[in-house]
Amino acid sequence: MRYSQQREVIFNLIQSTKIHPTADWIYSNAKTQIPKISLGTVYRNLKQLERDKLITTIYDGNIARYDSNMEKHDHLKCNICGDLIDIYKNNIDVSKTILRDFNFKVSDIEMTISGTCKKHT
Amino acid sequence: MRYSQQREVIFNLIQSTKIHPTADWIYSNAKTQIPKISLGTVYRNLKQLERDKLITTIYDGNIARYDSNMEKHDHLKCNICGDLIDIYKNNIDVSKTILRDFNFKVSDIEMTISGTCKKHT
DNA sequence: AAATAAATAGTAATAATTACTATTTATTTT
DNA sequence: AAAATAAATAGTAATTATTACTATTTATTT
Repeated sequence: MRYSQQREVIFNLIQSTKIHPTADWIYSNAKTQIPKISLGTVYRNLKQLERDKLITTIYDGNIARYDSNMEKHDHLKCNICGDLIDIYKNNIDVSKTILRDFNFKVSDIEMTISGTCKKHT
Repeated sequence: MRYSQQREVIFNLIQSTKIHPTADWIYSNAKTQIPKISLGTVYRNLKQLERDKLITTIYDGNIARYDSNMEKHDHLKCNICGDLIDIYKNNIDVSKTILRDFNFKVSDIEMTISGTCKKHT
């Protein structure tokens, strides 16, 4: 992957914030540094950075957000402000500790477990 | 909510399958019964059925799927075929039991916990 | 049977994302 | 350092999922 200023700006922006930004947020913020940057460039680089395991994509409902925190972690999503808060867990007894540790009132836990199903063994 | 044949067909289709269909799948299958049904009608009814707690929306990556199973449950997503398999759990020791109970090799667990964050207390 | 309001079909609009192409630019080779 | 090469870009068009709009149809009430 050849160096490009655009990709550096994009990656730095993602690293600079905890908000798990959308492509659009990244685009408009990148424009302050590179006014002629195009949205296609943002998307292309996001995919590339993901392929190279420098960022991951978080699907928040049906919208993609990006995260440069590659440590295995999950998120608390606030129903009111929409914030995604990072959490680290092991094999937890989820709901209990969340309130204690984050003062976050859990209303729903959604879990997607990926892997390989029995049809492919 | 006034009765309509379209909504009944849509709801029946969702109930008839385990594949957690997309709006598009519902649309093309509904057309075999009501050739003139429009995609807008499908989307409008999906929202309405969700509002009335008759179905729920599952976001599979960035695409919406619909489920008429209103019991609280999660899903195993196969990386190979994309199947979403229903699972019921309590406060589990997840990864361990999945292999035993479903012969499903877990590669990743993603969890989204929703609720209200401390900013709103 | 007539009135009425909700639901529809069909079409246009929007939002997020991807594809395409001529031009630019980082890196390699000379 | 200049020329060659291929990756990356800007800008635009295309695609996909979804929502909005409107005149017409239809379930339900009167």
